Amino acid sequence: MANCIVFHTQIASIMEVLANAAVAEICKLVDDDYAVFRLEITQSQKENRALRRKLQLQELKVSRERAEGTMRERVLASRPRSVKILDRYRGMARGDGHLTGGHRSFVKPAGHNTWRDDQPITVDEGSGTSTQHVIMIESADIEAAGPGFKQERSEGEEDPRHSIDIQTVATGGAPAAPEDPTASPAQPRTRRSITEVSGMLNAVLKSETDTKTLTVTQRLLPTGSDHRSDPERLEPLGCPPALGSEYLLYGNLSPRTIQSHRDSGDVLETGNNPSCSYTTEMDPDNMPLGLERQTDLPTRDWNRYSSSVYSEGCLDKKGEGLVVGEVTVKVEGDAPPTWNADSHLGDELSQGRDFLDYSESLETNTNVVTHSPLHALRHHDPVSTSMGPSDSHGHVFFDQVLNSNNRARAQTQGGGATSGYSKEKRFLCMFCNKGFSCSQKVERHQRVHTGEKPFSCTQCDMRFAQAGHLKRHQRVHTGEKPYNCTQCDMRFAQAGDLKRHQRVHTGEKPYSCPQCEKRFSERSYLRIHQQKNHSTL
DNA sequence: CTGGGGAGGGGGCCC
DNA sequence: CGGGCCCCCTCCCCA
Repeated sequence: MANCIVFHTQIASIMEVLANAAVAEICKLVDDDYAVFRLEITQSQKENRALRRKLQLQELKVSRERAEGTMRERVLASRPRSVKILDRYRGMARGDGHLTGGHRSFVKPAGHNTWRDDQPITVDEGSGTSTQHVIMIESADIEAAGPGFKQERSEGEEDPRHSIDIQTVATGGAPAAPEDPTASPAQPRTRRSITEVSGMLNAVLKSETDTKTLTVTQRLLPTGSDHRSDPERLEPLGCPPALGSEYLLYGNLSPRTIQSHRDSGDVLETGNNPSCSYTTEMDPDNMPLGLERQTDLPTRDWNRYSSSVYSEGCLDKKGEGLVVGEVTVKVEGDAPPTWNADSHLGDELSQGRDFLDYSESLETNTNVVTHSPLHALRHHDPVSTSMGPSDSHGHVFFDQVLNSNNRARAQTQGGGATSGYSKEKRFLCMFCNKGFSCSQKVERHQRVHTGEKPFSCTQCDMRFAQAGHLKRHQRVHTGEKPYNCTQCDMRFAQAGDLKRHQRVHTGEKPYSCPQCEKRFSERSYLRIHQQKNHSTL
């Protein structure tokens, strides 16, 4: 009996040893397979990234080519010796919005509410959502630009100076992007700097600032769940959190900007939080856009901007003006400035933006053509994601250019950027510094710069930056005309239409031509009359 | 030239 | 105080 017990004990010991050995073997196999699997995944991810980059760059190239075509058209349409900035959405419903404004946006893939780093980005060029920024600068301005400014047109890509190259830059390694001193390696950041420099911009820049550095730093909040099941229909997020409800701008901004924000706290966002960005540079020798992601992002999702091509430069062939629209601005000269927009994207929609940092930088860099900073900054797709306006990015410079000559906008904006900062209007537009009394207002306003149109019509492809505009637009489909003329049977969908119509009955013609005393019932008539008969704008 | 349709931007008010 | 909404003014386009 005792032997039997001993025997069983020995058997049990042997079994235990064998079991342990088997477990160890299994663990080893699992570890090995896991390692191999991880390696395969990593390789697949790399391949995917490479393919995505290739796709993006091809799309950028296509966009650029089309933009240049648009620029040529604008050259023909440009008016010399005039300064005019247009920001209009035109023609979508009529189907002629195709590239009229050169507005291209990267569209988030359908069915995704958040941008992921590894999501493909497509270029939406045919949506017709065209926000045009046209700058026609007087020849005197060009002359003042100095010898570095050459009049040229947009042939672009054959010219190495106009070629685009996007290359990877290590975190913080962008030459013109001051490294974030507190950026943590454990929180990888990607930088996108798509800059495009134009000769005319060069001129403008020289006239305003010799050296600017732009950085856009966005504090990133922890990834929240994307609670928007249908972002298309939802109102964008409103005001930022109270603590960060003001945009803190700092850096070597234009005098106006500095003054505007001198007492705004000057809190320098150090960008500790992870972010997603790209750094792109132009390398004429490497024209196929080689956008590489600089860091592998963690598993979080990023709400990416649609990298809408936002600025477009076109030089008047006659050298009398530069038309800057939405896509490209080119630079020619010995030492053209280079845009380097360092944007740290990846805000969390569910929590909004804390604040943004800006500084501007222009570095001298020959043979560099970059996209407008607004390019790089407009990453969010207003169409398909209905992002909160807090996702909008842009660049001060462009609006410095825009606002400096935008009389029309100055009228409607009550003095423009310089009128903004006050206790009552302490919410500043990050693009133009215009002040607003409410963060919601400034976010709404910033869609002017970003082109974001979160409100889409369910019955057509129209999209709007304001909810009220969508509501008003939907009367087109419903046929609702709530505004009735009391003196006839006319009905109108808009109150302004009724008001304008009633001048038919009253005979009121409040707009008179100063040259010929002719009177008109609408200001636009007067303007057209002046253009045709008095050669005034 | 006139009138209407429709959209963009912004201010104000109410909850 | 923020969000939503309404309204106004303005502009462009077209018939």
